[in-house]
Amino acid sequence: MNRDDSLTLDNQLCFALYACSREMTKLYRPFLDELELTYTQYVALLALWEQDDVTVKQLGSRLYLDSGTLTPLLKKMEQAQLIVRARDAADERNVRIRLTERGGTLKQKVCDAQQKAFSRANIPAEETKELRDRLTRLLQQIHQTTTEE
Amino acid sequence: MNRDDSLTLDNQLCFALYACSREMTKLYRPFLDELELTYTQYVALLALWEQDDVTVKQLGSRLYLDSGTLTPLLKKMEQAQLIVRARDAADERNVRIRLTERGGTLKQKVCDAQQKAFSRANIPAEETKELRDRLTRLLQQIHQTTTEE
DNA sequence: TAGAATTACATTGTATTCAATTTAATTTAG
DNA sequence: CTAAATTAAATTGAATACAATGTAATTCTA
Repeated sequence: MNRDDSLTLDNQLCFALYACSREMTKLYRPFLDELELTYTQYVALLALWEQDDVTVKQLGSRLYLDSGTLTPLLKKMEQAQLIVRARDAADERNVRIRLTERGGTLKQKVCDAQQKAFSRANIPAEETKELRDRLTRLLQQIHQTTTEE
Repeated sequence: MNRDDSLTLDNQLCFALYACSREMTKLYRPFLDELELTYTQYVALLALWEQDDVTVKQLGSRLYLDSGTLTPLLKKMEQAQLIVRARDAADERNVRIRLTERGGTLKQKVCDAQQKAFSRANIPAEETKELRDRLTRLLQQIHQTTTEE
């Protein structure tokens, strides 16, 4: 197999990731629509349920997103009364994000939505664990590369 | 582990996919920038190098993208003289996409770019094959689910 | 065969993503 | 202590994605 023959769509890990990620989002969409959540709002909530009262910077670090994406997202989530945004009195540069009661109590419904999405596609939870861990390692490997000077 | 405890970011296959796909795109970006290609243009070219002279519909089916994404993308690729768009005389509903000479000859440079991206992140080509195939199977499984009525 | 249904593409509107720049606050150095 | 450097968010502009709708061409069907 020469260099040219290997340059096919099905040979590209990046394309498998790109297409699979988008299809996964489409799988979630109808269940998230019922909760009036976008996919990005969903992952932001996942992060906040794990650690509440974080700065935009910290949230971005967890989600691999920057303020250009997060600022408008978080403003919409505040309008939807999922979170509250407030400048940190101790360091006015920081904006702290806190879940509202509504944002907190949505967790159980989102958990149900996630299970429905997976069962709809017949994705066995166990079978995905290794795949998930492998992707997480690859993610960190790439991220380390792209954030080196 | 109850239902709530499993609802963490690191437990979500969807998040691993979402974050990993975006980081992979960032890894490619500097190399594609040199060729004045966006990531989506890159995957469109990969598809066209495999099969040239296809309709927008066929290309969308291959890339899992619809005309809402492809029409503006292909117009820009036409402006950049990578492709030509033309209505099919036999069925005026179809728009056929053909590579230009410039679009065709870019293949070798893109091949080099792809290798540079992978070597920069120390991703061994062999090690990724299984991961890629696994993702492709998952992609098809989800796609089949979401395209059922 | 004429109207209905379907198909392919284009358009519109909403929501990201991200690089690059700007602004304001804080920290560091001289 | 004060100017320079750094940091955190916000803003801006370009390029996607995708659902929903519109339009024109083709096919189906009564």
